[in-house]
Amino acid sequence: METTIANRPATGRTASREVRRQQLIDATIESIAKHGLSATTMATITKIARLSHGIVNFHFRNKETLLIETIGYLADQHHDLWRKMYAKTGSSPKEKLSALVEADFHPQVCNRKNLTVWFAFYGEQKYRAAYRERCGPIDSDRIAETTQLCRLIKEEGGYHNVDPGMFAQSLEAFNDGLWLNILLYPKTFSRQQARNDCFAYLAAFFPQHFSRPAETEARH
Amino acid sequence: METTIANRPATGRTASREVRRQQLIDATIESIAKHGLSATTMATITKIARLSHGIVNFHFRNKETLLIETIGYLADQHHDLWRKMYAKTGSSPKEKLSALVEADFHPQVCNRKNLTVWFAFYGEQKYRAAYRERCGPIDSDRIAETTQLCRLIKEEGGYHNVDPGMFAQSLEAFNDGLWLNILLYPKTFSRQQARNDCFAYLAAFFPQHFSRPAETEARH
Amino acid sequence: METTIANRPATGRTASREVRRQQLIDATIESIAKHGLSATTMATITKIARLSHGIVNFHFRNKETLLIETIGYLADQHHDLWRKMYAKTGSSPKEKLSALVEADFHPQVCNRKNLTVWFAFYGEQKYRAAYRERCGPIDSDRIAETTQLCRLIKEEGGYHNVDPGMFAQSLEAFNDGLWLNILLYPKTFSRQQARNDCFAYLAAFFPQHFSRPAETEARH
Amino acid sequence: METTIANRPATGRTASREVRRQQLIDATIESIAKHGLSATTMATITKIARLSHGIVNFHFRNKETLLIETIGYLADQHHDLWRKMYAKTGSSPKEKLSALVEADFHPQVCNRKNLTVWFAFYGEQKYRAAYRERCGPIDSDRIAETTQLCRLIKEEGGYHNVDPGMFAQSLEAFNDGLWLNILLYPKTFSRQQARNDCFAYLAAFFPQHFSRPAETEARH
DNA sequence: AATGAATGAGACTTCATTCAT
DNA sequence: CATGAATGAAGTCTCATTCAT
Repeated sequence: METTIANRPATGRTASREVRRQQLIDATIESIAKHGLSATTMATITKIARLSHGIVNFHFRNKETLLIETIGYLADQHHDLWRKMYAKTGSSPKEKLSALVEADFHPQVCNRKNLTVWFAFYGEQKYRAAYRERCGPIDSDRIAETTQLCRLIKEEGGYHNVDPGMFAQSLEAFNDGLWLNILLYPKTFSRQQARNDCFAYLAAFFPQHFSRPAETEARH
Repeated sequence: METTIANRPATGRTASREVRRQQLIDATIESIAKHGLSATTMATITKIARLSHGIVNFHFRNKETLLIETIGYLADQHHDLWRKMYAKTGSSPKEKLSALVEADFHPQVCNRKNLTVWFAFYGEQKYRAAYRERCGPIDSDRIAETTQLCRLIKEEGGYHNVDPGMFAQSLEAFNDGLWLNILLYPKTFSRQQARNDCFAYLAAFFPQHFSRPAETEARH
Repeated sequence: METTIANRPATGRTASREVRRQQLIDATIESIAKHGLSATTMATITKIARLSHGIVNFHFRNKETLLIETIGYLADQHHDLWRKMYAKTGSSPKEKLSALVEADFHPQVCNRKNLTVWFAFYGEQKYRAAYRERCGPIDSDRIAETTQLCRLIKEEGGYHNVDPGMFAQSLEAFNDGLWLNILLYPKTFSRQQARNDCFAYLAAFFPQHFSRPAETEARH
Repeated sequence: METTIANRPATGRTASREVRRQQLIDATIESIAKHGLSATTMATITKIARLSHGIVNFHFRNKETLLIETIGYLADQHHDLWRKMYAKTGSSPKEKLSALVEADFHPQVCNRKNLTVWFAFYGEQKYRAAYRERCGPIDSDRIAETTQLCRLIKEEGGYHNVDPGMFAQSLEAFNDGLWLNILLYPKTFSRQQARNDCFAYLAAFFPQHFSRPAETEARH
């Protein structure tokens, strides 16, 4: 019988390093989602994790390190998701690009809790640099992939008026903006609607490959 | 001879209420841009304003009020700008919509200092609600205007596949996303490039009205 | 009528800078004497000073600065005392050297409270460097003075076997050792006895100038 | 074949009680010398000893006990040294007193590491009492011995102006002061110079028995 | 109106000690 | 015997707010 880390008790006195670290990262996400970044203290985090606050200094160097590991975890999670969905799909550039977009608006990534954390870090001067350092390569990897797909689609469709690199970046920006508006105006922007906006964007530039999605619900 | 507020000394003991308030709001913007929101204290603000510590509580109820007035000021400034540029332009929907986009990327609004402040507030749970309350109507006003312009353009061009309301909102989201990327990756995203992305977006949906802007400079 | 700082109220809400600083330094000495350096906290200090602990950060940068200013104050106080007593005495080298020794064992300097503080700083690695920086020049000044006096006395008495510089330094060391023993074994070492030991030391080296002091009390 | 404690491995899991205790005491001395008393924590000690965090409470009741055992160990070491050197020398009082002084400035006792520890304890209120209790008898024993030697020397030389008990104590104080100055001003006070100062002191009071040592090096 | 000394709640961090393994 | 995860008290420092002047 195999004993995995996950089988270990999560709350015992001597849980493994990884279990505790993840427990604290999860609690940090929870706390930022609930109270916001500035109101997230060692106390709110450790209360959610049901641990004493001294433990953070044991598993992470200090609060700042914990926070950076937290945003890094989200970036990794996002990366893992699109890589996984990417692998599951067909091999045509169109299908792959679709998978990328679907991943961006998958509930595992694009949910209120996660978005709150993303924009909390984007908003804080001192975490933006840390974000770039920790997550910049992940972002670059995804944009490079998107660029390559756009290049192939452009060739297939003979689209003249699209620069693949520029287009990939603007697609990224569009995603970010949609995320922000889901966060800011949840009543107006649904995840589903945002996804559709993205495909409409693709349809406008690559009309032979993508078609404008049907309206599923009216906007308010 | 008339004595306007602007003529009054900015730092004298008899500066009027409004001058002092604006002085503090300016200093708050400056401080958030320089130190970030979480590191912006009454001390950093009053030091920049070259005023004493205790004065804020005289002109504003408390720190939170000052911060909300600050984000409100930025929203007003943005609103004033596009209204002004809007008035200066021709009367065709195309020209008016162009003016709106130009305003969004005008240096007076879209500069590093302001963007830092915008996203600082977007990132903070407790300020998002205040933002919606204070700036929601301003945003709605602009979107309603955009919607109306899109409707006219749609009729003029006979574009079938565009829902004006939905399009206006996605244009807003695109703008937000471009702003964020200018802030996060200034080396990759320039204001000029972002503006061009916006017009390319319009050209993709309204090809008879807008043409894809010429590339002024290659992206890195 | 003259209003001096001392006339200001020591406990009013807005006492002058100097009054508050001295109040905190006095409380620090009191606390170290009572609890020891390692048990001296912001709380013990501010409780003695009957002030809130936030005030330390206002008048001193932090705790360390307050502690260094405290040992500096003691060094200054010692220096002022011997300079004053030095001025009051006759002009012969013998009288001046006597005044220096008397100052070292004057109750204003050589009392339990002060000695506790001196040796607390001597004992702490990290304060020894600060001590040397802040008080080294004061010590050097005194030793230079002593050296000069010994030189004159040596010439007057024709003492061959004394090197003035070396002698001055060993006299300093003797003083320090006597201070330490007053602190460690107060029942055996009295201030008076220590002073007499010093004069006996001088009498042994400069027999024509100094005579062995009469025993005033038997040792235990 | 005999297995002595010294032959046992110093770090193996089966190291005897005494070896572990000494290992921890040595590490404590090392840590105080390196970091100072206040910065010496269980962590710094166990890291130097290359042992785990929890082991101290197994071999000593708590941190305070370990510290007191440490200063006691130094006092014992000093005592052992002068007893050993005392035994090796001739039987005349002069030779014996000389041996005592030589022991005080022997590198095994009078080195930077040990002095740092001595004065760390002298400086701390709460350890002074423990010191008196643990080391007072050792100090008294040495002073009693010194007193007896001075008495014999006084009789031999017919010195009238010396009280043996008082002289022994002042000699102790002189030693302490020299130690402190070696610690505080190592560039000015060398161990060799301090030793010479001591013999000069003896020569001044007991001129027939001791002669002023030749200057080996000029002071700075 | 304005200043800046003063307060005190609350945040982060350190660290001796405990204890399951 | 030994390890190292975990606790929680206690310390330092920050900072919004108050208030005498």
